[in-house]
Amino acid sequence: MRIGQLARSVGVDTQTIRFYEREGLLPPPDRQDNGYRIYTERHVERLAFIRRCRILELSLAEIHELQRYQGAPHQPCRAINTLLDDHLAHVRSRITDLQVLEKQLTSLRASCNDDRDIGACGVLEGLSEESMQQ
Amino acid sequence: MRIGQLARSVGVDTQTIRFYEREGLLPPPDRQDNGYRIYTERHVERLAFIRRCRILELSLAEIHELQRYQGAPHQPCRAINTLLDDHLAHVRSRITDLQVLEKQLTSLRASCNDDRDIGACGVLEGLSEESMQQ
DNA sequence: ATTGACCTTATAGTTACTATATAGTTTTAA
DNA sequence: TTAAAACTATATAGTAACTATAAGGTCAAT
Repeated sequence: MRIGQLARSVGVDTQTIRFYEREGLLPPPDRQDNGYRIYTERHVERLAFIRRCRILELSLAEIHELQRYQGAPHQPCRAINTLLDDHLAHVRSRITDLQVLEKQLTSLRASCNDDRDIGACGVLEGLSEESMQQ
Repeated sequence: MRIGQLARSVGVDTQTIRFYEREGLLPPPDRQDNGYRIYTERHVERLAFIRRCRILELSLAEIHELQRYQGAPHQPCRAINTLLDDHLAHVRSRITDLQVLEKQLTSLRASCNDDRDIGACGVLEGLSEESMQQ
């Protein structure tokens, strides 16, 4: 199949597919005489794997690492679990950070109503106060 | 004061200060004869304002917008509140997304223990399954 | 013959810095 | 006094993961 069909069947842009190829995440496919890329079922699976990892917000570097592990199926899989644990820790820490942020923003927002002048805006005052350091 | 002292007093890098100047967030200061930038108290406040906004993860574009509002203190402040509401909505939506992610990752992680071969790794299998689409 | 849909490469833009290179200036210590 | 350390300046490239744009070649159908 050509790049457009691969793109549609996995749900990514053709540009992204070429980008993954350049980055070494997707093996370079054969070409037709006219230079068009020809993909196989194996490419579909490989790209779908990348897609699933990206949905989980794994980085391309992490995906690369996972692909290296896939090439050595008789090694112990601890490294894979560790990679996932690290990513999970990162996601959890980000959630915590954003929850703190949400509280700060909510409290800042509560310090103003819509019908003041900018010169008296509680939000702007809050942002201008030294107390709002961290 | 010179750039290094401004940087230390607000807690940003000197490079970042020059970057903000190029981006139009910080007004270009006067220069000494040798070309060194000379900052005043007003610059300290302006930079501290930017810093506080950045801690709340407002974008530079949003900070720019806030600065424009500051220049017109007799306009109604509704636009400022709207800007904050939009940002808050964005933060909340990101939290929700990450919480979904966290659940998916936790469940994927639970499908493996540390002492298998990569060929039997539950995590890798989970990532390779079509069911893990979205 | 030309329109439209597809494919190709190369290059630049996005965000908010951060790092590097190269060089001039000021301050401090020997 | 001189030499090193610390500071300043500019310019340019790198980061992450695409996304957009430009300029052009290919193919099927009208």
